[in-house]
Amino acid sequence: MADRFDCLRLENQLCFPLYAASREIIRRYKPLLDEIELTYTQYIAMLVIWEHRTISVKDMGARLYLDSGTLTPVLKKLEQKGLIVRRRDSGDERILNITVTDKGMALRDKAVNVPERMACSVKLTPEEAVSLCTILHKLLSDAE
Amino acid sequence: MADRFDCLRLENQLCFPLYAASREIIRRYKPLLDEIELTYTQYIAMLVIWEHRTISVKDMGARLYLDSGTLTPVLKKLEQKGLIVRRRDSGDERILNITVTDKGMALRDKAVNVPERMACSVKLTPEEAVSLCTILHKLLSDAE
DNA sequence: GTAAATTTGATTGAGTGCAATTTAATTTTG
DNA sequence: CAAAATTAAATTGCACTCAATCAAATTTAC
Repeated sequence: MADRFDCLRLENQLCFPLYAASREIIRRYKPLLDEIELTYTQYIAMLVIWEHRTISVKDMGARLYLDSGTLTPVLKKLEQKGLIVRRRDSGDERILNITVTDKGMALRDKAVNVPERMACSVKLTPEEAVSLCTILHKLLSDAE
Repeated sequence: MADRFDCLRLENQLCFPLYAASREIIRRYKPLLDEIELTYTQYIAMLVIWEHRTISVKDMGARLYLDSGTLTPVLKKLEQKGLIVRRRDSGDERILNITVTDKGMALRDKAVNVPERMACSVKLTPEEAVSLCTILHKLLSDAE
């Protein structure tokens, strides 16, 4: 019954549900993020910036697993919106520091309800959520 | 200790490891897919086409959770490579049927080692892989 | 101290994703 | 049957994502 191409069936791939679920979750964020006028990428960038207040582009890239080709236009957009400022480090001009503005901090108050509203949308038991998170971090940990 | 912004910390998001892991897996496919000159999206499209031999764009979209805006350019590229043909359905001209060519079927022989080589790259126990797959499908199932 | 190597971002180009609009074909309705 | 509604793809426009390349600043190694 099993033929040698079974491994190429879509349902036998681990990668595919991962990829599809990732896009599905981003889709569910969209209506919530529209309210605060952020794209998903801008949102996770702001999460890191809110945490650190000031952080270099390089360190942001390391936390988000994104390279400068992706981050540069996102950060320029966030600067345009007045949520952050981009300034070269005075000690080492190669480094670009990102700092959140007052307006950026004010947005955090509006963003704070996004995670709880998302939690309602994801119908996993707490055990499943923990298990999922653990396995994904294991996948990521032996990345790079 | 807990402040009301803890929910906005990157490490407390479920969405982020999902999104990062998805991109990480696609990155690991790249060197393998480069050998058969397919991008990741082209690869999962071919998985569906190999399974069905002939399938409409609409049905492909349903299986892959992708819309025509994404699929149309991917399928045109696959046609350019000679792996598939795109032909309107004779019964209902609104429908575009995708059919794999001999060259497309020949590529399957080269693709068959991709899944096993990927499995080696993903360091999960069988139990973890099953658990991950189950949870992801649950996430996807109450999508739409 | 200066040439070479490294580090940090920016830029460019190809390939997605997806919402919104358009076009063409078919089905439904009065 | 003809107008209206629906359906299937294609197109368009915006926003990533990433590889590859480039440019500027800094470190290092002689």
